[in-house]
Amino acid sequence: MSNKKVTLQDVARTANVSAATVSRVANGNSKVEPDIQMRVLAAARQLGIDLMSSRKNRSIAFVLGNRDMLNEFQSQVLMGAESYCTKRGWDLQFISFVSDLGVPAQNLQLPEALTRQNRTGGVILSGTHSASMLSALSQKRIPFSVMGNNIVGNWRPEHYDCVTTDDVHGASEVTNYLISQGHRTIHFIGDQRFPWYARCAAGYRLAMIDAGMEPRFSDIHSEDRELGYLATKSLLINGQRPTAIFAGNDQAAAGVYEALQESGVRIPDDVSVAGFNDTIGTVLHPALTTAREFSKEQGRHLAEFVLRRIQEPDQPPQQVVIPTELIRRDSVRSIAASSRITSFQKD
Amino acid sequence: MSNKKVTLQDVARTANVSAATVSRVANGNSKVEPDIQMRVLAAARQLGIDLMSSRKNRSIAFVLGNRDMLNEFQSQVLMGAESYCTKRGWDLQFISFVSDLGVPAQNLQLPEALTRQNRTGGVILSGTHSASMLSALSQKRIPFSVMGNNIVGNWRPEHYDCVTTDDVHGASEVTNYLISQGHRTIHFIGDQRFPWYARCAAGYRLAMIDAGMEPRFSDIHSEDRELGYLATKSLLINGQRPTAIFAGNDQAAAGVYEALQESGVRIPDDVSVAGFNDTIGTVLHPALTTAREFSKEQGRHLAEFVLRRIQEPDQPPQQVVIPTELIRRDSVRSIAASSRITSFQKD
DNA sequence: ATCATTTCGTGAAATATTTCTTAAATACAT
DNA sequence: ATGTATTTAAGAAATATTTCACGAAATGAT
Repeated sequence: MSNKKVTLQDVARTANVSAATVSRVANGNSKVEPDIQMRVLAAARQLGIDLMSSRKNRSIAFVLGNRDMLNEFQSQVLMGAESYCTKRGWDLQFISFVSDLGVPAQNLQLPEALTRQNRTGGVILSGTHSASMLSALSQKRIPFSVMGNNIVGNWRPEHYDCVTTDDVHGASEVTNYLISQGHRTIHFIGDQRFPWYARCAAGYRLAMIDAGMEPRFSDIHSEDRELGYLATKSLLINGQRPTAIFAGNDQAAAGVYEALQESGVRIPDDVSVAGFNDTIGTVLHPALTTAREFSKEQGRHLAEFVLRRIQEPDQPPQQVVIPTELIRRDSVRSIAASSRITSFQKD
Repeated sequence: MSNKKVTLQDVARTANVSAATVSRVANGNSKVEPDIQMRVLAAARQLGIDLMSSRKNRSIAFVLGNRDMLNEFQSQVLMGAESYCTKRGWDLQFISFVSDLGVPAQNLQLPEALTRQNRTGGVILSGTHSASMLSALSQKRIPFSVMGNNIVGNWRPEHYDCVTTDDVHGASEVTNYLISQGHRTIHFIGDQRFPWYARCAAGYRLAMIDAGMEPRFSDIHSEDRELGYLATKSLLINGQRPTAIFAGNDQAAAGVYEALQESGVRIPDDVSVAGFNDTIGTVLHPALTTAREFSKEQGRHLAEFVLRRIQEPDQPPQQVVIPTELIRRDSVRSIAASSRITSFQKD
């Protein structure tokens, strides 16, 4: 190609700007007026040079929001993103970022790596972030993609490059499975102030109502293991005996197990339990029925989206919804045939 | 500071080399002869400029070796390293690297990010790596620090900047605890072809012999959960009934749980179980007695070591050994008094 | 309204990095 | 030994990036 001979200087001359400005455009520096950027890109096209190829800074940041560790799920997302980036010759920088989820966009202090002069070319938002984070990145015109499941606050997924697990549908699927196994009194455990539990609850509610049954929710405010433990204890203390408990994630299910086992309630003989996200299902005993999320796939998509956004800033935002897979294990028992001894023995 | 006015050009003049060479030294490019590098560094010192501060490429790579995911332990190491780097203004790039552990150094294909022109300033080796990997990095004079516990092959920790968990001592501690609880027949489960299991086994053996008891090892070749399951099954089938089982890590302990629970053996009533590395101890039921590793701390040290190596390449290598902490939970029962007779009979 | 102050985007100049070339050193074949 | 590739490291030159200073626009104070 004749690309070899075309320099940023040439582009600058053609576009009637300085070499500095061309460099800024090539590296995705957002402090360039859109019309000037356009002029530069047009000049580059005209000269048949791919600005991307001359750019030095080929790295994107994986920003894990508000977590003090990568759980198995996040770790797979990271691995998936890393693999995709590495194959395309991009580096993936890991950043852990803790923020006040309530703070408005203009007061949000972004990580230094995203704001400094020679910042990363793009960002992947994973973990829990506030809607302010999305606004802040948009305002600064930093290309990014976002994992849609854990965003707190008001936002419109269709405005962003967004990858989402279809947890609503997945939760319906889990609920329908419980129903198909003959369960009628099914309790959902989750703190609906958190969007991930809330969507799970929504899927559960839908399935229950569709089946003509009454959805029942816990009202404990906590998270994960502790939530599962407290909510289950509370059920038991109030003398409620559902035949099945659906916990909004596997960690919460572990808490449910703990409370049940502590009280001598057998799983699944006395109560069936289902979880969500398939992280620790095989470690628990009995092995937990849950819904698997395709986390590596999500990471791959996130990387794909942000790289596309960097290369083609003007394309409309893309979304993808990734389904879940119901994983049947030992924590759910069929009670449809509780009158029939045969199926009991099979179990 | 007067640093502001001193440029690489000035250093170049003083050191009698070209500006290009000074830039190469500043960025840790290894293709500079040591004596020239020395001259440049001396000149920089003389002019009172910190080459580090003018360097552009302030990123190091966290290379996770031969893992298809970050487990909780690795994830904490990563978080610890990230936190330290970010505070010092360095970026941390995440790379997953799978290699044939048997291949010699000269045939080892390093990740592109570590070998290209503008490569990362240093490397943290975490996960499982071969000794060849260490040699390859040394040969290419790439600064690095290494997590010492999972290196396969012959190597000398004292030649490298190395952070190690004192798993040998930790395993002794766990064993001594079991002994102190009255256990006499304690089986160790681990595949000693893997160095992490091997060191754990060594600590176990030491403690057993010190206490005048006979160490007993499993000879199943497998890993983690499957290893624990198979080795325990094999014990049960052979009619061996230890009063305690010590699994080389928590994942293996989960397999031990599975096999025992499947066979109706109660934990800890019939058999006590201990694990190692405290990753899933609270998820299991009963909660697992294990040894905690200070993984975040390890990550911090790894980052500290590699940054020091970058800044002061001529310092002697440093090592640190991080102790473990015995975590007593419900999976171990004292048989000192009540159950002594039973356990003797079983033996 | 007017003037000061700040913010922001740009180009020129300063600076750093990379490519390309060259020279020396090493390996290899005759 | 001699000549010919091959490899390596350094400098010169080409190229890219960043700093700095300036002016325009926006904001704030009076």
